[in-house]
Amino acid sequence: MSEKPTSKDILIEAASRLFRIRGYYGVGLKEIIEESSIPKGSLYHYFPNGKEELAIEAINHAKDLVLREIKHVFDSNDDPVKALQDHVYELSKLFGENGDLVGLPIGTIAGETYSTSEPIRLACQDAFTQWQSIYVNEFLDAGYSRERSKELSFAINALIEGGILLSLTAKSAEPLQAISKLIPSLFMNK
Amino acid sequence: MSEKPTSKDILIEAASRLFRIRGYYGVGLKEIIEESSIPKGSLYHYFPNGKEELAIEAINHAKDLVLREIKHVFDSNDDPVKALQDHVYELSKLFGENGDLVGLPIGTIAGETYSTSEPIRLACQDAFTQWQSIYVNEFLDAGYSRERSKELSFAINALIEGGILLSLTAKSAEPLQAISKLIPSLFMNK
DNA sequence: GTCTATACGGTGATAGAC
DNA sequence: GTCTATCACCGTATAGAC
Repeated sequence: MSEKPTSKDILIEAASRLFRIRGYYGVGLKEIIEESSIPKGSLYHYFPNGKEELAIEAINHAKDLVLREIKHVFDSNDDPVKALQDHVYELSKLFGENGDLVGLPIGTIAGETYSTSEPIRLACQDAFTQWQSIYVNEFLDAGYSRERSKELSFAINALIEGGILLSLTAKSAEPLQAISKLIPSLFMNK
Repeated sequence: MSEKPTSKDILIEAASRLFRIRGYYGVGLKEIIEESSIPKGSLYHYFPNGKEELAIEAINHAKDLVLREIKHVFDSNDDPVKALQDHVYELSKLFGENGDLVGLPIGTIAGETYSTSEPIRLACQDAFTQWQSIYVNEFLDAGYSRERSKELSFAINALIEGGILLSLTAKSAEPLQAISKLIPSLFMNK
């Protein structure tokens, strides 16, 4: 660990950041190699299947980042509802006003490619599923029924993806803040 | 009304449909003119600012469609909560399995362009705002406080945009159905 | 006002030198 | 293994014929 990052890692991180901000079709390979100062030939050495393969690794990279973040959120608070509420409030500060540089982790790519690239669609689906499985386990532990926990995991994921999109579009923290305030209502019935 | 559609209308409808499915950067002008059987020169006659201008009109077109749909939903049911629940359940049937041809009305374009085209970002923001203003008025009428109504309008919009994205990505009605079931919980506290 | 032909830069991808 | 040179194609946009 903590070795100096390989060319492959640098490419994945640059691609992940750019895809989040402008989506799959909105970013060219040229920009990715310029940003990472790695020649185009090397990209095809590491990713023989080109842009699609790079995108899948970039999606998995973003998935893992968010996964760690979600786990951390629940670890640092005994009450899962309060933990989620605080998490979304923190997101509102990240995505309001100057949130341009962050972007939707996966949503935009998913919306562009669900009908054109089955491998990318599956990578996005896998990310959503893994995030939600953390939610489900937390809600089960907190005493909600299995059915209710699963429904809640869909709703939380949709609220966060949708809320980030609204905040980015409005360049405002307000949408995510409103969502943060409403989260406890969702959990009224076990 | 009900005249035969002009070339401009045909272009807007084709663009709107394609942009919903693959986003702004995922669709080329070539495909739009092929689909609508209208020559490229005519496109620039009707939309001197090219793709960006066409996209803005396509967004407004999609916005109006959804706006009418939302109004209809509330008109056909006295209970706004039940109306929303039924609406999302109907959406689940539309976007599961064979929902490929429908696509996110505005979310994908918003996610791709919020940082690259200010005119398009504003058009998307306007769409979200207009949809939510319908929600706010309905919730006010139903007795919720102004603050709560506004929060709820953000949450409902995020749940629907996020839920459609999840259903498209999973090629399944399940995410939107789960969200439909949970909607009443959101409205427990006035 | 409608449509054809074309310009020209950028796209993802590849071959092969070092 | 790393990088350069180049490909064929597609992107948006435009000029100008009818």
